[in-house]
Amino acid sequence: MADQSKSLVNTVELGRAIRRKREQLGLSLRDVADETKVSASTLSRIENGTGKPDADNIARLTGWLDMPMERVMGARKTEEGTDTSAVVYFPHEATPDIVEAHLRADRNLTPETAKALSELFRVAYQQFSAPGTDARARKGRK
Amino acid sequence: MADQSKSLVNTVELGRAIRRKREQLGLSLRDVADETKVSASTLSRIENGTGKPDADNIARLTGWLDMPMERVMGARKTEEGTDTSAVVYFPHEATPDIVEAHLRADRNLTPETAKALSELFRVAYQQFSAPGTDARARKGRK
DNA sequence: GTACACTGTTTCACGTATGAAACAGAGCGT
DNA sequence: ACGCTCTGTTTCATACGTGAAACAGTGTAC
Repeated sequence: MADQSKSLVNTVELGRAIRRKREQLGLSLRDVADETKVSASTLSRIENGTGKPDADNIARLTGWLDMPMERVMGARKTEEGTDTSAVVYFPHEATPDIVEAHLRADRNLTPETAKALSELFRVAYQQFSAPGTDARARKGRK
Repeated sequence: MADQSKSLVNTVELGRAIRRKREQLGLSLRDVADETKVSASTLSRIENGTGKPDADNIARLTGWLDMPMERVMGARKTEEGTDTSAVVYFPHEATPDIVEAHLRADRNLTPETAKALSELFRVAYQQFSAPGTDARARKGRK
């Protein structure tokens, strides 16, 4: 194998994880190939850490492993100060309210400008979202 | 453009995100290429959604974007269409990006109106947020 | 013994992502 | 007009990951 220090893909880690799970489940390479749509030959190469799988196969295999991709692809940013403290908003919340919250928290803005921007956005949003066309009426699947 | 519906990599999403950030920072393709170690030609192709970047470049670019890889690589088995995505907000991202993400996820808006609103907001935000500070990203030649 | 059904590995032709370099414009100063 | 520098795009030869198929073992049954 070449110098994978240049590659951001940790093939060895991925390969070991796959082999571990596969053997633990008592499956053959072709079984896993069938299940993941990754050919047995490619699986063999990956398990042995040779070469570098392409993006599709990494997605398929980390999906099969239930493993986060950052585990095998150099996600440089995640240190212990992880950004996993991300805040999650759900789409059904009112967008203008969310925007206002963001603007208020934005250190680049004074409170006055934040308020002004927020109101400007609110007006624009209402105009855009309900012009009478009413072309939506989506089935409200969640 | 080939049949990328079979691919698990959402090149379009990735390309749009890169172009957005790049233009917002006032950088050229070669600037970003220098910074990310992804060549300008490849960068151009990705921004235009042609082809499918390899794993290394996806890692480099999602790293540069501070974007989780799952956003552009379909790890989950989510069936088509249903956008289960809550909008994830990483605190260090720029406010216009967050707003755009919310707008895109807003089911009350068509993609076109979402885009229009987003750009309108972006312009307004830039005008409001940088009256005299002028914290422009300088692009000194090398 | 032979034959069959597995296994993991490797060969092979093919597709395609890549970066360097060439290209085509735009903008600007002289 | 020129020339120069920047921009994004596109050719081009090369490198390499891919799956199908061929290969090499290893049992197991007959």
